[in-house]
Amino acid sequence: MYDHYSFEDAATYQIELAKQLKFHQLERIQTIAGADISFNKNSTTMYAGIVILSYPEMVLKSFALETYETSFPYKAGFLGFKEVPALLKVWELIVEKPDVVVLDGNGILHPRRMGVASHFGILANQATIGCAKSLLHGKDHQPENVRYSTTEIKNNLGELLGFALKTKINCAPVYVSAGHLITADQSLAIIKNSVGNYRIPEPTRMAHNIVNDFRIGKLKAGFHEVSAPLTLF
DNA sequence: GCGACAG
DNA sequence: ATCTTGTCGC
Repeated sequence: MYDHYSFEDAATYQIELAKQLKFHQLERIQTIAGADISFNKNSTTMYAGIVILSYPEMVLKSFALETYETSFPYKAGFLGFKEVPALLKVWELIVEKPDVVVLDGNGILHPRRMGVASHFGILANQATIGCAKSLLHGKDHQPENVRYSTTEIKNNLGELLGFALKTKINCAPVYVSAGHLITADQSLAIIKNSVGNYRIPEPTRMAHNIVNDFRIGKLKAGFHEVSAPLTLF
């Protein structure tokens, strides 16, 4: 889908997509999804997965898995071009879309306001939140070592683009930013409500586990309903 | 020019 | 991201 794009073309495209971003309050959130990608080193096969959980209970209800071929390389600032096509393919397998999707990466906390979460949000016309494990853009400001402590992350111009959030004591924070169709504050509140006993919030943590099992052959492609209270993860 | 750099 | 052993801390 983006395999023929040069990084220059990609950057221009990101700037155009960013003009379409909308931020507003979401109401009555009942389902939240986590999306992630896994792949073998030096392989063009991407294993994409999206898990859907009840909100705010964080109980896994269903998940979808699908593979996708891409040769687009990873490059900081262009993660969406590598992952979004694969995520859109799994997204099609989901009939009842979740209220909001959490992506493993940034939303507008990005040099051109088009991190993977914003990119997916625009193309899928879906509310999304970015939750990254390390900082890509902006001035890092570490929150104090207290659970749910946060600090604002601003760029060189002083614009608030996201937050560093301490999800677990003695662990590095995660970086939260709005992707699309949601506000920065609500994104932060939702991520706080999605934290379990791990540093990574439940949606993306479960998505990561499931795509990894998919990659090693323990799970198959397709849409799967989770009936019995599954304690796999 | 130099340093930084999601997954 | 993936590949991997040991090791520090609660």
